[in-house]
Amino acid sequence: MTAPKPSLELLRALTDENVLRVLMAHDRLTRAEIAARTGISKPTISESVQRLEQAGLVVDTGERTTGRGRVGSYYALAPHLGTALVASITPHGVVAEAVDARGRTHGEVRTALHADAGQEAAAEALGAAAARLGESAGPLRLAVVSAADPVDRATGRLVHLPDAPFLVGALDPPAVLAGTVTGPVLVDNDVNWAARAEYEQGCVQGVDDFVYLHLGEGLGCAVVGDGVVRRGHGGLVGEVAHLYTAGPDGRAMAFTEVFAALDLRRDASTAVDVPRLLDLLDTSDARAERVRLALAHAIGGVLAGALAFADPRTVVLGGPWGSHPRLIDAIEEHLARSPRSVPLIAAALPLPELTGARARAVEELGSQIVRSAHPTAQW
Amino acid sequence: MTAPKPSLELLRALTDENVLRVLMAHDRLTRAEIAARTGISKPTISESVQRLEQAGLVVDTGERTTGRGRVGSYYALAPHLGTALVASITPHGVVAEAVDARGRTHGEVRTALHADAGQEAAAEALGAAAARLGESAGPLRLAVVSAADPVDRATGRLVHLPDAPFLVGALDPPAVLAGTVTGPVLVDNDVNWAARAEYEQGCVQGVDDFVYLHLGEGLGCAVVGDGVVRRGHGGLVGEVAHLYTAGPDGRAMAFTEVFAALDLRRDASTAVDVPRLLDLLDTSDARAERVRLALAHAIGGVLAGALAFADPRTVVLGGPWGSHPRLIDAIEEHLARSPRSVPLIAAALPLPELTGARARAVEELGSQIVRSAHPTAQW
DNA sequence: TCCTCTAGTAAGGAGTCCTGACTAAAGGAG
DNA sequence: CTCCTTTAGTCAGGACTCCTTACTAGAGGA
Repeated sequence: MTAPKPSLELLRALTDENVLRVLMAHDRLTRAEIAARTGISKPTISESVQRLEQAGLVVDTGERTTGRGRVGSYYALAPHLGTALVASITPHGVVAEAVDARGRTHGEVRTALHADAGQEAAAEALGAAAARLGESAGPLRLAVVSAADPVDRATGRLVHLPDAPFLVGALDPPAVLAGTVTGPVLVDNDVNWAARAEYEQGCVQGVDDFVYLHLGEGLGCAVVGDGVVRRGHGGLVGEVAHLYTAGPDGRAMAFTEVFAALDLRRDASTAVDVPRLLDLLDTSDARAERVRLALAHAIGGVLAGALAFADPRTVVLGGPWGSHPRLIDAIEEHLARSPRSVPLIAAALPLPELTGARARAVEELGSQIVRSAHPTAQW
Repeated sequence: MTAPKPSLELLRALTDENVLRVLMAHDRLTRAEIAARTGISKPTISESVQRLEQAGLVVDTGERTTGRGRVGSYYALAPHLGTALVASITPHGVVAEAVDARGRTHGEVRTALHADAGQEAAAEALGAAAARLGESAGPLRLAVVSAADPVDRATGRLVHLPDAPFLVGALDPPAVLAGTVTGPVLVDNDVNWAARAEYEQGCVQGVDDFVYLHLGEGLGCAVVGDGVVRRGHGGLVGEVAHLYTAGPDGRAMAFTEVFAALDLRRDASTAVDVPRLLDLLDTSDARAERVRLALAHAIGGVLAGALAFADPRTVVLGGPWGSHPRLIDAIEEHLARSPRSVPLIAAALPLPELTGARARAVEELGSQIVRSAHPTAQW
């Protein structure tokens, strides 16, 4: 609807963006190579490279081509363009790393937390990791944070919903990182980042509409629609704890209560007792079989909700017990008897939430660099 | 990620797009006015207008300015640019009209169908309406069709889901219109178009995330996420018939079966008996009260699903019985006792599906015209 | 020693947009 | 009736961007 205003500045900005983007993908290129890859003429590329070198966004690496013909100079993104902080916060600890616009990791800090360490410990670990990475890897221009709890879309703060386990605790990542990160702090929950990872380099590449159901201590879900993780108004898409489903006795109850009814909750908590559950999944007696059936029925209800509101091409099952083969078998059997069905896949990527968050960080850092070359151009 | 290649052709295309867009919004303007509104200089606009007049996209209307100063010529979009067919197909009949790129309606054809007239009758009515409008309103460059049944996203054909009433019947609008409409035929179900209408000119303007629940003979729903109607992989987002919810006895059952359990289905059909239901909503005895409670509980379950998978800012209730005040009251009471809640609004627009489809048609026609000015430019 | 091949530069041209001055013509003031 | 004001549109010139073509510089191979 809104066509940008034509201007010569726009053209220049577009040329520069082409150059920067191709350098983000290829770490060192001669001007001739840039011209070939972008399809833009050599003289134009030469001007753009000169302009960007002047602006400090691109540098002559000093390396030269070898082989026949005139020696060429390799150019690359300037090294001091800054990095992005990528952090994952789970009940077990904080993992943080810095990535640059090329997607290279520049350091990693792991801080273990013992269970129920409290939010102060998590905040401190995050802040300390950021400080260390900021020193070693250069200025942190933005941060992308994954948290094992629902995240408020507007503020980036963690939210405690009723009857949901609050794994990481009250935490305000933008506030914690305000001092060490100069730019925006993007926070989302781990399941959403994991879904992004599976979409970009996992088991559902090319599938623009899918649902990722995470089954662990908490119950979470991510909805990818038209190739983008959907967050809804408050960022609470995927909070399936209160979805109505079928309980073990056939009565309608909230999904989270199924685990209470099956005696699969940790003491004095609303968190799922994962070791116990895994144990049951591996057992073959009649009681274990009943539990499997009850779980399949309950999860079938959740999937009916997913079908109704997200119409996925595929459902990805992840989390500590979500990808258990016997569980998937049981759910598939249940779905086969349902009026509508959907293919199931087990998630496969290791540390998917970090992978997804990293991809977002690289993307955002790239956009920031492109924008910084032409602050006034908008299109 | 993909920056367009800079070129002078791109600039020219952008100028032309600015001119065309402003003429779509303002039906007649002098070149000076176009320059003022777009912010582009007068000489550049003059060139563009000349180019577009040459191409036949813009015409000198012959009208001249009055008042002080030199007389100016008013230009407008060429009248023969074609129109778009907008059609709504319901069990009661077919309503069709033609709209031009300015959003003006150029004719309307209403064809009543008696209930269960069959798909041949509907197809014939649609085809006949298109033929008539094509003759009277000029060539139909595209069509936007609303149907009161689920629509397959890939093919545009209507889909019959198990246990859902098939109101309009097997119908393949793209095939029916292939002869009379030269361009694409966009088909979607009426609830999705209604949601778009409420978003653009109804009760949820500016709300980027909401859910529209349509309660009539069929049970449907639309999900708007980040300002766009979400359709999912197959176009079946919003098909809530098989969502698990609570039945009158508290047992988990599919939403559609609640109406069977409450004896609120039409004979030999899975369609809701709307007159009977409205009657009960207006009655005050104990039995009616029990039905209201049961409906509120069941719909509460559907809304729990919406909260889990769409996280709407607001829920819009529409359809013949969806916006009944006593029903809304009952649902609100139920939600107040639930762990999570959401504001409810009654839908208000008349013929919302036609309004939404019309908006899409105008948008698409505009894009087609813009593209036709520069077929090779891509950005 | 000469030829070939390649990165980068120069020159010139076409095209786009802009500014500022100019022209044409209508309405109002005196 | 004449002159002034006001406005739409054009003209001329300039700045700038991209492109094509031709050229230069310099390394490796014959």
